[in-house]
Amino acid sequence: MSGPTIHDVAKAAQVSLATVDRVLNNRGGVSAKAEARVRAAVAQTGYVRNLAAANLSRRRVYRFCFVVPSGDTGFVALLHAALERERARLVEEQILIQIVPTHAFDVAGQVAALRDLDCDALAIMASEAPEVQEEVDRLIASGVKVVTLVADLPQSGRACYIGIDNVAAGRTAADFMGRFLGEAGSILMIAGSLSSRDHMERLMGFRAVMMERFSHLSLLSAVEGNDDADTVERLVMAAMEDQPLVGIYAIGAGNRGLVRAVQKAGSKPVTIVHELTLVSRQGLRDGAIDLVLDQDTSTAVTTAVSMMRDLTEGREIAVGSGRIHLNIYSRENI
Amino acid sequence: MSGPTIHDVAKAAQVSLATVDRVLNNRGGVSAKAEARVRAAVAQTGYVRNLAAANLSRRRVYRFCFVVPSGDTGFVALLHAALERERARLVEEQILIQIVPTHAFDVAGQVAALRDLDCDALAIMASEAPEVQEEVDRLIASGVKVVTLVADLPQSGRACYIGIDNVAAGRTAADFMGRFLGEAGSILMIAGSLSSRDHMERLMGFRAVMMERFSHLSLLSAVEGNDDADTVERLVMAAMEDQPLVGIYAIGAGNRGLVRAVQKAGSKPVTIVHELTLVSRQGLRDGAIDLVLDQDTSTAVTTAVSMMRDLTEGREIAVGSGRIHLNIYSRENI
DNA sequence: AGAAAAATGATTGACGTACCTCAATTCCTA
DNA sequence: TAGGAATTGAGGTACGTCAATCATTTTTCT
Repeated sequence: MSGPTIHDVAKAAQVSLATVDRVLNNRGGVSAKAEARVRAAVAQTGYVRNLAAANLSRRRVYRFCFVVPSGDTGFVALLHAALERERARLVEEQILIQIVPTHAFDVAGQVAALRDLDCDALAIMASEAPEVQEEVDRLIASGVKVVTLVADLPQSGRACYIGIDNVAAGRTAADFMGRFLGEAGSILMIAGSLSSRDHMERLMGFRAVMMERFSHLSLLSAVEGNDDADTVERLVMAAMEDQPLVGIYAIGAGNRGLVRAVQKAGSKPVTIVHELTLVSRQGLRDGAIDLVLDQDTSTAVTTAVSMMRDLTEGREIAVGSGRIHLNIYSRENI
Repeated sequence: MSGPTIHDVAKAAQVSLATVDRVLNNRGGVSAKAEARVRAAVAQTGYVRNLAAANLSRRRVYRFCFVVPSGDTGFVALLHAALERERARLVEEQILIQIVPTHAFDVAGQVAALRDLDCDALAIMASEAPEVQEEVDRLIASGVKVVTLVADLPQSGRACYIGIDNVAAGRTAADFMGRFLGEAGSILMIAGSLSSRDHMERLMGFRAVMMERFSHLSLLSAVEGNDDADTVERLVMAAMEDQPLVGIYAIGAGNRGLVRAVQKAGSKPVTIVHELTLVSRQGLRDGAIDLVLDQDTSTAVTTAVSMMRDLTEGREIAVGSGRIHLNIYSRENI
């Protein structure tokens, strides 16, 4: 009923269990000839290690840690919800998930959170500050496997980045913006912060496609909304006073303010925002928002967990396998 | 290091291991009092069963079967590739995946494939024929858990459908089509088969939104391409001879023919197709195709497996949890 | 040939759970 | 209060693998 076991392999290779074990767990002290026979027997019998039994035997418990910004609204709230769901699901598979909330721009706090961490692997969403990257590299040096989540730390030695391709996201936004807009006009770009890599990358991609293919549209210089609804609202209102807007690309958070501003506007600009939250979902329904580009938090979390497992298990991970699909929502497919 | 075990629970409840076992696996013969103490101890210690150990002990092997159409091009090829990948990955978790290829419209063959099936759970993509549904119900009655994949069998007792919302897909296609098109004109809709539910649902959704919101565009009556490239090419050419086309919505397979036809056309219609394959990917790059609506085969397969596991494990599955996200690809986010 | 080194076999005890048997204890009812 | 039934305890074996130890055999080198 069940598949072949090491006993079957030993029998097929005509060696003892001990030798099979030595080969399979490369403990050394096996002649080339014997090793070859074992490997042949493995291939012949189709033996595959029973992971459950192996983990049980070596009493392995995966201890994974997520260091992510806290917050009870918007994207981070969704992320936390997804984390909690995964945590509950994974307990009975002997995967313990520890969630360490930090504050979004508090570098010192993030470093402190990393300082005394005890786990096999870490998924981190934090500032791209040298101090943080240093601390990450220290963890890596001490044997912790690290992946970055949503926000990359490219200067660090992280094994992989899990999140969307932000340049492609920006390019996609521009593509749709351009196609939706027939006539010429001005487009406003609002980033959360101009010093955050992901926002800059989105901006870059957006600008590039706009210039390549939709040169009849003019881009206003990008403004900084600080992921804050009131600031965003103020900025949008101000821009609309200066000139009519045909499009708005909102790169960061604070969409509540954006929706308010758009609803007060005379003519509705084509509005593209990031992250499907309660607010942006409602915006799509109302028609205040035309398109939402989203990275699904559940997918991000499960991908992270599976990556962390592969890494601690010593498996190779394919390049680019951390890429998360960019979800595109219009009013018809929420 | 590891979590609490049944031993800890027994100690906490001040009962024997046997009693804990009786409660946990409800074997009966336990007094209400004792049971309450055990349950309290479980809650108090935070005990969670070690699934790996449990499965090892009861030498459980999940045997999952996929009955899906064969084919070495397009969507089904991708599906098979995804299946193979999953199969390889899941062996060491004691999940055996059997893949039973059938022919797309061969109802008798599909029924035969279902006839002598020996597995714990089944994922099926087949014709919505009464004979098939009957056979499915027979399997369900005999204890096999069944989910439908990509194509639903709503009349059967399947536990859940795994795939996209086809009506929403059609509506989304129309939404983008309408937004991309400024001026009036004719739109051609090509289905694979007008008697296949998923295609009809897409058509329905497309039509509905077109009529609701883009009444300046006129819909030609839908034609049947039989998922065949040559047929599709011929149909598109013929339609373009009758009148200029501003848009094409291709619902089924055979996109190779569509691309050929579009490339020969004088003015390029806005073209939206389904499923990201080699052909449609290249079409996006070339500009022959404007948008691809896709259901990711990997996601479908992994979702199916996780559903099947939950079902055989006797876990509740949330309604609508089989819904797969509709991926939208433009040239910028392939 | 003899000693050292290398390779191999045999065996054992975990890991946490399931499932079974047999004996001992408690409970209820006539 | 005896008798039977229900409940509980104690203990064992198994699952497949890992990680040891120790004894034995084979090979290698001088």
